[in-house]
Amino acid sequence: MRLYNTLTRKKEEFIPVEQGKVKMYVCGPTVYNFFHVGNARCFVTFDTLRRYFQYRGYDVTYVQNFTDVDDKMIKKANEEGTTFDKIAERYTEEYFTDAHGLGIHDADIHPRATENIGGMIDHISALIDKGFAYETGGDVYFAARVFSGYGKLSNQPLDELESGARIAVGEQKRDPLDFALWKAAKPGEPSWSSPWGEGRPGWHIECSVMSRRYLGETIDIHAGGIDLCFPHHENEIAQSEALTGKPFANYWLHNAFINIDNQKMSKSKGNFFTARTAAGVYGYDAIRFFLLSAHYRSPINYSADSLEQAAASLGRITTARRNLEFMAQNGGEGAMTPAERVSVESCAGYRDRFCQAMDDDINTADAVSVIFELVREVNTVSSHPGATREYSSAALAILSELCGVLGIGAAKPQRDDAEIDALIAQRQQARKAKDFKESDRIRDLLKEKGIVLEDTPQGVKWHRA
RNA sequence: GGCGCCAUAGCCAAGUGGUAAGGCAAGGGUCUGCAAAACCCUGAUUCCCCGGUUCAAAUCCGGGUGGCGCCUCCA
Repeated sequence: MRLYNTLTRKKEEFIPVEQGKVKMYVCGPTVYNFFHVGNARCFVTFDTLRRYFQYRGYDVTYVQNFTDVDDKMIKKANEEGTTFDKIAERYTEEYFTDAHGLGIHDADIHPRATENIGGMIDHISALIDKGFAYETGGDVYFAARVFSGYGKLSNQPLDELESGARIAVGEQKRDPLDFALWKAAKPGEPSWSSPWGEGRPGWHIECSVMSRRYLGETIDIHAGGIDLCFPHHENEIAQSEALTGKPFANYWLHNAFINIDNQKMSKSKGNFFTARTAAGVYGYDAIRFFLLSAHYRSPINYSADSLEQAAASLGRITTARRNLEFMAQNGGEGAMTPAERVSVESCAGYRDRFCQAMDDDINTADAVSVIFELVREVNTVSSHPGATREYSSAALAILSELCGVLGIGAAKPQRDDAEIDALIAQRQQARKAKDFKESDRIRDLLKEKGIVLEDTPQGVKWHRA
């Protein structure tokens, strides 16, 4: 498997630290609001990578944090006249609602920054002892230039980085590139006791500490949005490697942005759509499909048109699965025909091509196209008059397997409904008597209730619109 | 100013040296009582433009044009 590593700026063969195991850390949300579809892209992308690793037999340990204390949290709490921890509690819950809707599996560990303050203090103390950090006026800063690898991830000469750096009012950095590890408490802010007085941790230190605590000093993959590359990830590397002297993460993966009208979507610009809002219009499934329909390192444009296309495309897959489920119940009973056997054998080829696509830096767009080719294959064979249950079951299994890796196209369960069945039976009577006026009346009646009928040689199939 | 990305059919989007995947939309057809679903057919002589390298370029190199991102909280 090859992955594009931001650190080396090329695709590299993935070699885990420990054979058969993958340790990955994904920067999670700051829980001060619903997350937007841009955040969703990161979560869905790396959830898919995780699923694929698992599909290929790796034992994956996946950590994604919640940043539950920082400036934005405090600001939000003040605006709403509540406390930062209440805000965190609320939006952590909302995170899971949206994540589950999007088919994002829970991480093995979801650490919260506030649960790891002690570890951060220890880490910062050690950095001071080693000469990489200094305290001034209750703040502690990391001395960027002291760490020789500073700038290696973002590929920037230090002097160029410095020209963009700035010192906020009240900061006493020795160098503009230095960044805060610990911030002295201001009146009214949440704070913790430390060797440098009351205060709270800087943003970057939490990921360094939580990654090491839950995954070890050198992990396989650290991932996040491309904007985190600098300064967040650069700073994490500095903090971690300055302490341990070992590589912090072997592979750095970054997803590209979602644009609105070809402009970056961001909370600070205000031109964003939350996953919740988008799901209300297009459904979570369509959003996930949309996100996977392009390569994760290409920018994509969010628009009504794109989402509608995604929903329509996805419908082709879900319909195929529904049809196969129906045929697995109502198809011919005998053994597979020779043609069906050939088709099932060819499914292995689709599986291989799917994996080739995914092996090439998680090329989900290509992988999706393989699924569509598989859909055509099984649609063609399973719609033959003599199609068997055995074939449809086998075809459904392979289709579900590949869809499951991407987390897309799960057919909605069809519940038994006596009333619908009765109406369908009534309509069949009318059809038999060639009373098409009556049969169409019943079909329209059901349609109003959101039930769509399809007449097939094997009987009447129905689903909810 | 520094670093980097992108440009493929009406739309979305793979392909990064061997002669243009896939999806959506559109039109035609088969099947059907009619629908629905499905299947078949119809599409880029061509991949932003201009040069170059090569037997061969959407793919590599040089130069343009247009768009975007990071360098500052941000997925």
